[in-house]
Amino acid sequence: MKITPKSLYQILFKHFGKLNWWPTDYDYHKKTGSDPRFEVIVGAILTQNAAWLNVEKALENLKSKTLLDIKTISKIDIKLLQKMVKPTGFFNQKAKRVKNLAEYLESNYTGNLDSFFKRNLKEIREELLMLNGIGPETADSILLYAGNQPIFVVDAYTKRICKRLPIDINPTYDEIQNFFQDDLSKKYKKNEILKIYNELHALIVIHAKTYCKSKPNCIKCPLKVYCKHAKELTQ
DNA sequence: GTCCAGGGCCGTT
DNA sequence: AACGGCCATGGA
Repeated sequence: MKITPKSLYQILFKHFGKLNWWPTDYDYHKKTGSDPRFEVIVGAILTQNAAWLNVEKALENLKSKTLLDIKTISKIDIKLLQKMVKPTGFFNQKAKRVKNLAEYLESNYTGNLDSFFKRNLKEIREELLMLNGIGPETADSILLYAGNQPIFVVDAYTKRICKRLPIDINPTYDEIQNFFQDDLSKKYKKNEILKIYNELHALIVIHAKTYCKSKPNCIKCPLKVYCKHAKELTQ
């Protein structure tokens, strides 16, 4: 049986319901006057091949010392930043990446994320991809979850699921992204797309953590009637 | 002890 | 273009 991005969304939404994805610390940003979007940006870098629990620890380290804003990070002592982000692993490169991005935003946009995001989507994306340590997934996460730009985020989970489901595309980043965006942008209204991209990515993550793990747990999987992998297991 | 988590870079084929 | 090694911590 065929499956489309829209039906994938509907099935997963029915199964998991609404998710509170990529939360930011409202109290912290209210108290300090910092931009909550920058917390998302930093989180997007720190979560590279890392468990979110460890990212939360790093963000807490930064917030407990009131360091989580663009101007402060752009001037931070790199050794201190390494110490703060250590729980997320790869802390040398991640500290460099976070500081580098903060410096970039500070010097080119005076640390103002409104002027950074208030431009053409492709333009912002190209710009993010130029920066060291910002690949397609991190760029798109920043665009979608910090910038509220309509772009679908593809991650390792999305690739895994696409490989197992009967989806006839080669599972590269761009192919998968186009596959999702082409279908969803046709079937949903423009004012719904942002929410759909946002929620579907979150649903894919929870689905991959619950059922479509590296060692899959197909017994109660809501997609098993569609899935090549689940059928192979029952043979 | 082993596996793996909300990737990206760089060098080799 | 695609692949492999590398970066590194912490929880299961």
